Amino acid sequence: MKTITECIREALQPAFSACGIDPELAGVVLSNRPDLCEYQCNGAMAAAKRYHKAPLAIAGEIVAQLENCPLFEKAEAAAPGFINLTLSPDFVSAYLQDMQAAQKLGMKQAGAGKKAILDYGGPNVAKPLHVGHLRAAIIGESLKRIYRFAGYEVLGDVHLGDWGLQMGLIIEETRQRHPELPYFDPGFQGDYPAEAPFTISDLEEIYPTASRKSKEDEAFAAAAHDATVRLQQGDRGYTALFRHILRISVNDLKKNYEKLNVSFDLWKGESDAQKYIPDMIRGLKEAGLLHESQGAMVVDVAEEGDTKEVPPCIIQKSDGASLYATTDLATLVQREQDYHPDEILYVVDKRQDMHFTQVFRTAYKAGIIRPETKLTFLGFGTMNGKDGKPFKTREGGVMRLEHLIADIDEAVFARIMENRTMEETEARKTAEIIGLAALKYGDLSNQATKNYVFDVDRFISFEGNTGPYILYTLVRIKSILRKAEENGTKLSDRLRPAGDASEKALQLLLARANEAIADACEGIAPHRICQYIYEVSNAFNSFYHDHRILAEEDPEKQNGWLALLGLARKVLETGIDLLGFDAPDQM
RNA sequence: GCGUCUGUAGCUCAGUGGAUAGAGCAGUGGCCUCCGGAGCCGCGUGCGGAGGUUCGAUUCCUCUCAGACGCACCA
Repeated sequence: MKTITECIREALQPAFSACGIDPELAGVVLSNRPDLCEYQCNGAMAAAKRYHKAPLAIAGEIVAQLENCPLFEKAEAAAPGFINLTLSPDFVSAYLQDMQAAQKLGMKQAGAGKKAILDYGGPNVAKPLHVGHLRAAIIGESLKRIYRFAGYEVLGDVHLGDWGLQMGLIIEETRQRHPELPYFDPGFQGDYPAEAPFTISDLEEIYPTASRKSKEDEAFAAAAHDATVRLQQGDRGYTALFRHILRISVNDLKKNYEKLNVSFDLWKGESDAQKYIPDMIRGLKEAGLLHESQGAMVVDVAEEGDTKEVPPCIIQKSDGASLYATTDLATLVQREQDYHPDEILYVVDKRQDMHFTQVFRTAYKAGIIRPETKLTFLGFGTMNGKDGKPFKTREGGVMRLEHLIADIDEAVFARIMENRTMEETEARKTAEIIGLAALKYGDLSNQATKNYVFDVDRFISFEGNTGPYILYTLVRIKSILRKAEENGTKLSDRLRPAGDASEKALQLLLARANEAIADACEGIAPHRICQYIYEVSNAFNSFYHDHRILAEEDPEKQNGWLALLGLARKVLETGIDLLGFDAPDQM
């Protein structure tokens, strides 16, 4: 369905035409003077220049045309040429009625028929998730939901770091500890054990140990390198061991992502892209794009008009090995071949901007990606501590994600216990739900591209622009609706025209729901949803304060209010779902 | 050195070629016979700096200052 802004604009256009003004100028925006009006049109000022006429006179003529328009309760011209619009309560409530009946709050299906791949994982196998993975997961999960809401078919890909030297390190370290295992017996012909020779906690110890050793011990480093090569050449035993590492890591990762309410449709990794590399390189050669430079094979991607130097994209190192860009390009080959996506969106740390510039340019130049396929890089900023520097543990190390989450849950739990009497086990469960909301909202309410300051105390506060405040509001709405039902009131979905200021303010805000979500989708900006639902929460709390809903004796009024609450609940629930968290029943 | 991004209230963040630049926190003053007071209603201060384009610039352009980040064989 049309957005409310579109409805208003379409009502204005005939008035513009009637005055001999280009109807294209009838754009409408939310008023920035709520004391004067609800929506405003600045078209008369733009028209003044083109038609050599005083802007206020034009505005006056247009306003005169609007006299009998049912959309407006009031339309007036204001100096120097604003057209100030106040909507009629009947129009607003009718719009909301349509919205309530519509699918997805009447949201435009801009992505209908389109397929998008979202790449927002990037964890390494055999290594625990840490806060560096947090933003990709949170932002990516939200975008996935937003895209789906806009009608896209979306595939979320975790894109594991499961190839290269790290695997060689683990394999070599395992070999030195347990040389007797069949994986290391070149003559072994039988089936390898189904059980892995290590657990996830073993792996988490083996990898850093091996990594440290390789830096101190040249012989070990060389052996790890050999192991990597053997694995890449398809050695049977090493491949079997690799499968164990992968399986164990993926199981652990799934568990941890689940705690974050984050999921992926594809569990592909760098290893899956390897088989596409030879053909891809051949293609680059045949296209005449690949050439030797300082011993490496590269593709030039500098373009005219670059303000900075864009170094060539390295496809093969001097020693013939492939690297980051190679794998990412091969992954694109695979994605194009398997899915034919219309869009691929990477949610990755913004420091990798240059890398993706190189990869994207190479992909288009080489025809790996169709020209009409949109490749987008959403580079997100760093999560910093209160000191403004990248977030660390108190000891200065990298914080594991599960520890961060546990800390937040504990803090929320303490707050629940000090405020309310809730049974302890119940409070623990609730604290997990609220904690996740606090974490995600705290992150998502910032512009993704900017660095932000992580402050537990602020994020878990129940006051202000926080996740818990949104949840509190939603829980409050649910509680009233529940009580109404308990009182035997049949919940109505008949909205009524607003009878006063706070009711109208809430209605106007709810009428913008589909538009706000569409904005977030177009701008790849979940923080716009945060801002919107925060405004809805504030508007509801004001409305709540002004109206005694359950005590209202006029059933027509009460029904209208309950219907309004129902819609507010729907909008808030949709909002938090798009952000990737849930609300508890009580808090 | 070159480049990219960022700079908005004491702090954390929104926002816009247009009217009086918004929130929250912190500070402070009110509001509970009433559906959840974890709420509501008040009170103060600000677009890093200098030019330019424009009827109008915090927004666009140039320069400048400050900070973060990036500048081929790591991922």
